[in-house]
Amino acid sequence: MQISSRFTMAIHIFACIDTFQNDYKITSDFLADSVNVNPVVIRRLLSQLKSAGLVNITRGSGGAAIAKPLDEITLLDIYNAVECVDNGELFHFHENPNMQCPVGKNIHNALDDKLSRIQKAMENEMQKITLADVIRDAQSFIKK
Amino acid sequence: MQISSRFTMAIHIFACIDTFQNDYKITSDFLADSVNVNPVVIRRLLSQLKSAGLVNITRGSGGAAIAKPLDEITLLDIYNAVECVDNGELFHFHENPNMQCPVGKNIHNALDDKLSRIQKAMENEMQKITLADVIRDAQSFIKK
DNA sequence: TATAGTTGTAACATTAATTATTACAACTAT
DNA sequence: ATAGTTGTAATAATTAATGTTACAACTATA
Repeated sequence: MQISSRFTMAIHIFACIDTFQNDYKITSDFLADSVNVNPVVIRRLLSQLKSAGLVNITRGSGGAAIAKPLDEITLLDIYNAVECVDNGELFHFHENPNMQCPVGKNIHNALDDKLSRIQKAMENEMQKITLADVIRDAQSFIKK
Repeated sequence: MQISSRFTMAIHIFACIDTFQNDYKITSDFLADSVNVNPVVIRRLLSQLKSAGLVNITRGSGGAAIAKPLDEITLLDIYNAVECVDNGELFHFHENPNMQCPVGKNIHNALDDKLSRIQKAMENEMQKITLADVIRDAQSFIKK
């Protein structure tokens, strides 16, 4: 199974806020129209991003704003904020291996450190990419 | 969402075959008992591993065997064989961004290379770990 | 060559996760 | 006050993953 589309939607939201903040009021309806999903989906994402300190939202008046400079928000920050994987674990372990079997009993121990290395490699690469990189490239595609 | 448990189940299967091949006939029922899933799930996994050239199976008589030396099978080989992610893409993109919106129209272009870098980092780490590593550690836990 | 045991696979059932939707109270600026 | 908006609960719909049953095809061996 793939990593939830919430991750790419969240990045999309940031790109929209940055692009349109001077010309439009950034409401959940406005963002929903660009991402093409229900506004409630956007509000839930924004609420997670707000908890992580990545955006500011003022209730009532309408208007989401990015809380930090673009080059201080990494893709890992966003990934963590929107909780794409259960419990922070990228790999789903089969639940009840047979504890009577020596392999079943020890497979978890034998694998955990290796799966964790793999996950770390991925997260490490995510940390190297910031919103500044993404939005710079998006703008250059938009100009074309 | 997490990466399918098929991945860890497949590794479990290899560890079982290697551990018990001299003392037991390795049938799907035998493996199902250790992993604690339905034998058909095991057969489906074995069939994918066979297509990838990682195991040999003889129909009728019962008996799965590992097709290559353990240090020539990487976790990436197994991951690819059991098709944990749709279409080889780790990240799920939201389907229909609004093409009327400049951001919606270009977000895919702006993100693709970055997502692909992240995925590559993960796959690269998977490639560094072989079944020999896993099974060595499993055996050492079993001895304790 | 019959038999017992096994694999391969289709068809279907079940469960779980994700995403979408409706509804409405709480809030804010004007 | 009012119009517009966010926050969130409740629920529905959809999709994906996993589990199960059933049986034909196959193989080794008696």
